Amino acid sequence: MSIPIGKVRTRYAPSPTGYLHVGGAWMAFFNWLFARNQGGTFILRVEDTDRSRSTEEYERAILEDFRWLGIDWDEGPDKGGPVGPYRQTERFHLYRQYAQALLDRGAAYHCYCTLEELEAERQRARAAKRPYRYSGRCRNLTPEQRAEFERQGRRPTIRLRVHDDGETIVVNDLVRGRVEFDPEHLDDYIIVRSDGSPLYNFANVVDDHTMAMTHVIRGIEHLSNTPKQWIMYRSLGWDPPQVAHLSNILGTDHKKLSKRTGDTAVRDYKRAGFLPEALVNFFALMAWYPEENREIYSVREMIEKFRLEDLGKASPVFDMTKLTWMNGVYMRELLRRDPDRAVEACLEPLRNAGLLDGQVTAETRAYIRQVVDVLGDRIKVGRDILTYGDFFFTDAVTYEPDAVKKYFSRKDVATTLAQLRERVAKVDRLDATTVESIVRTMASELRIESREIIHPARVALTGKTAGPGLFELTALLGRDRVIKRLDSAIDWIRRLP
RNA sequence: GGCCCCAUCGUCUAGCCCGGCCUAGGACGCGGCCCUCUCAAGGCCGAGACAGGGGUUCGAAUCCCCUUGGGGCUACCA
Repeated sequence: MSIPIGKVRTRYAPSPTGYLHVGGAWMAFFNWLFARNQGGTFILRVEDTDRSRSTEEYERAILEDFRWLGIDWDEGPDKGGPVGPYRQTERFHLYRQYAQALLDRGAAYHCYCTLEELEAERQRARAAKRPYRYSGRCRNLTPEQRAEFERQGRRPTIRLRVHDDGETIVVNDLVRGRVEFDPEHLDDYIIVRSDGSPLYNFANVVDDHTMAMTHVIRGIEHLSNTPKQWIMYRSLGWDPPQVAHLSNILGTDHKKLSKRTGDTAVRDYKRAGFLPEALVNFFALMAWYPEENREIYSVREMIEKFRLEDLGKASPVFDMTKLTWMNGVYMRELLRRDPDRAVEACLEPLRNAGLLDGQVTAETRAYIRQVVDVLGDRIKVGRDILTYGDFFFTDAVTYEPDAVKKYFSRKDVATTLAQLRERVAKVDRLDATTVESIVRTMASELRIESREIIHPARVALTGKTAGPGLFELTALLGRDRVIKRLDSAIDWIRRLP
């Protein structure tokens, strides 16, 4: 086991009970950024002690989502490392060992109180309107008393003896500053269940120490737990890591981020066609602004500029609208530099909409590439290929009610479209310039505005009022499809009451 | 209930630590105009905030206190 002295080590510890949550990814991102900025090590540790809800499937999915985000780890369950294993269920021997150490030095003790007895204590405290603290009944049991409880078949838990010297516990939080806790409000808490399994506050301390973590960036919900953990560090004779507590991301309703106000899994964003670099850039802007008056940063820049002290304390709201804008910025960049990746982001949405199935052939890919070119910067997120260009993938064009009302209601529309159809039928190759000249000359011959042809034609071809330029989309659709769609539209309009 | 954290435009935030440069800056979104075959993008313009109250000070968004409002911990959850 070799861990470089003085090197920063951070970690993220997901529970494999679901897909990677954006809140978790956000938290992991800052741990990762800090480690990378410091030339340190970033570790993934799987907290799978909740055996009923944890699955290997989720663990794999979480690692996959991290990879997709571009957040890599130096040590973890899949690749091992000097302080493994990296799954808590595989570290029980360590928890047992340190629980015993605590017991041996009298810093912890067996507690034989039953759930019912504890509940009764709690009730009494509530009835008397006193803050509840464990009574400490089992603090100083004699061997005889213990033997008696054992005889009764009671299985003990292990409690940590909170120091009763009354000394204030100081947490020097890297983002919040000095926070003081009066141990008066703490009580001896359970670190090992009666079935022998470790509780979070215990396993966490053992893991963070044995894994040699130097800095722990975690959610604000852990700040109140910190003094308890500090006591344990002291009891074990260990130095605690540096900590930084970040407020949690909120939904637009200012409540904890939930499905109600938007997608919560990183995977959902991937499926919708968001770009990992945009997501990560967006993450950074919640609680951290590298510098004034700028919001677009490459990962490289973020790593360079990251400073723990610059992290904000308030709870940010996850603003989907801004994320979408930011994704658009990256998408536009991709359209110029690496259109194939833009195409990639459109694949999932197309599949989910049932407009694409099976293996994507090179030919299909090339076609999608053309669609993406035509749609251009209208695609802010992969799924926009559907909102603006579904008609490129299906002949079943449905006319939007508003579009019908606006452009199909005029008397002579069918005639105009029929005219256009005839003129289109006369050429054998349709390209954008050809269509444009057809439309323009037709307009001047009929002494009407080009838009009087363009708008109805767009609806006929796409079903929509908004979308790419008519000439470009017509060219991509090709003569045959255009004629067919013009025919059906004319037919459709003539059947109107 | 007890303890802890937080509080600048609707949202992300700069400024706050080290009071005056702040008639509080930027971005998203919103409104208007321009460009234009529609939409998107782009350009220009605009509306929009220091939670409230007390102090301290010549002077407070910045320091202190209280209140209010959010959030968290208080489990044999993580």
